[in-house]
Amino acid sequence: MRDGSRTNTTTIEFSLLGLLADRPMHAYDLHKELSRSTGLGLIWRVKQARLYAIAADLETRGLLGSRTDQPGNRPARRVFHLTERGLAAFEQWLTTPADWKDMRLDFLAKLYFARNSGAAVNQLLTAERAVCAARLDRLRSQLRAANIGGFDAQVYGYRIALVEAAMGWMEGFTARVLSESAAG
Amino acid sequence: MRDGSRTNTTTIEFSLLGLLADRPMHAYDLHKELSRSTGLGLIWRVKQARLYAIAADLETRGLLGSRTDQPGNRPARRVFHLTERGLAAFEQWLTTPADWKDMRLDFLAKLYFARNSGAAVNQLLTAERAVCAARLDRLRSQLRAANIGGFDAQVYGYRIALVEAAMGWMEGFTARVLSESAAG
DNA sequence: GGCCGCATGTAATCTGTTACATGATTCT
DNA sequence: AGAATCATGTAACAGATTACATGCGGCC
Repeated sequence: MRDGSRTNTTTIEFSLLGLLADRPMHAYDLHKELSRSTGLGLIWRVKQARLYAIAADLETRGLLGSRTDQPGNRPARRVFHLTERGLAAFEQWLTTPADWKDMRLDFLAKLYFARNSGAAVNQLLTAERAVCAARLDRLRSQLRAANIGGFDAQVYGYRIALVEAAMGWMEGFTARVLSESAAG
Repeated sequence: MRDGSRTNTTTIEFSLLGLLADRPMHAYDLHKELSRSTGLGLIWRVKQARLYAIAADLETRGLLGSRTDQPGNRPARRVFHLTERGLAAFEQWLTTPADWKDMRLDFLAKLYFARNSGAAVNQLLTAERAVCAARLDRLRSQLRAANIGGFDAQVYGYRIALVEAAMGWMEGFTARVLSESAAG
């Protein structure tokens, strides 16, 4: 996980940083935010217990800090906020394209946080299209090396079809972003 | 896992059954089979220790049996074979379409085992296309309900693009299978 | 009074990976 | 003699889920 092999976890970690970059929140609210059936909640679901564990871990790693506050006579809560190191880590993550296998989660999460800046979205799309183009090249050469009509060729064909679809989607998105920024 | 929620594992289990339906094998050979960079080895990788554990589990569940044999003076080995219940379970799995989220692994594995029978491949493709069509319907109605141009709409657009690509691939495949069976 | 929502976590469990232990044979 | 391959597993750990424990305040 530390080496990024398990991106599922790191996507969640960075998304927590991203949410806290907006405003400090306690774990309960973070969980509610991620459980809505819209926005980030649309692309995955984090279990409450897990979220507490991740937030604690991020704090020991110095990416988050926390303060306990006691609003009125309601239960005490631990409000997390982003540290400078946390912000730096988040921004680094945000501008790095995702592996193909992590597009669905990691790339869409990045897009979520970039969505209010046309320039950032455009930069992300460009970088991610390059990742996909590279994968497409590799898959196509593997397809050429495979037995025509055999199982392997079908597998490569399937993968190529999916990557091409993602590319097409990104191209459409890019065109829309560009026309918007030209109009705006 | 027992309820099928973790299809990653069950795909591997059923693939072991499928390999053993062909001929009895010992765990070491099964692992080699799955580690080649072609066929099933193309779609995933099982760790050796894990494979031993899964085979043992399948045996306690009565889907596999085993005999120890001692060829010449080489190390003893435990040769697994499919039981009747194992065969029934495998055939049941083979003819059931995979969830969309499991297509890459589960559906391609089924296709691998069906690949020598045009009829079986055709049946699988038909069933899986229905699964994808249903998902497409749901995604399209979710897209209509989403805020046009917003993040949610982009997520749905991405998913729709991928499912459409898989559908297109399956349609091409189906056409090929049909023309082959007409010619052969 | 009882249930739901707020709010935090721990403990037990499950799944899977990495590393290791063992020992024979065959290849160099 | 030493390395690689055959062949089996166990043990320790890491990652994640489920279940549980706790307790307050407000609503019906």
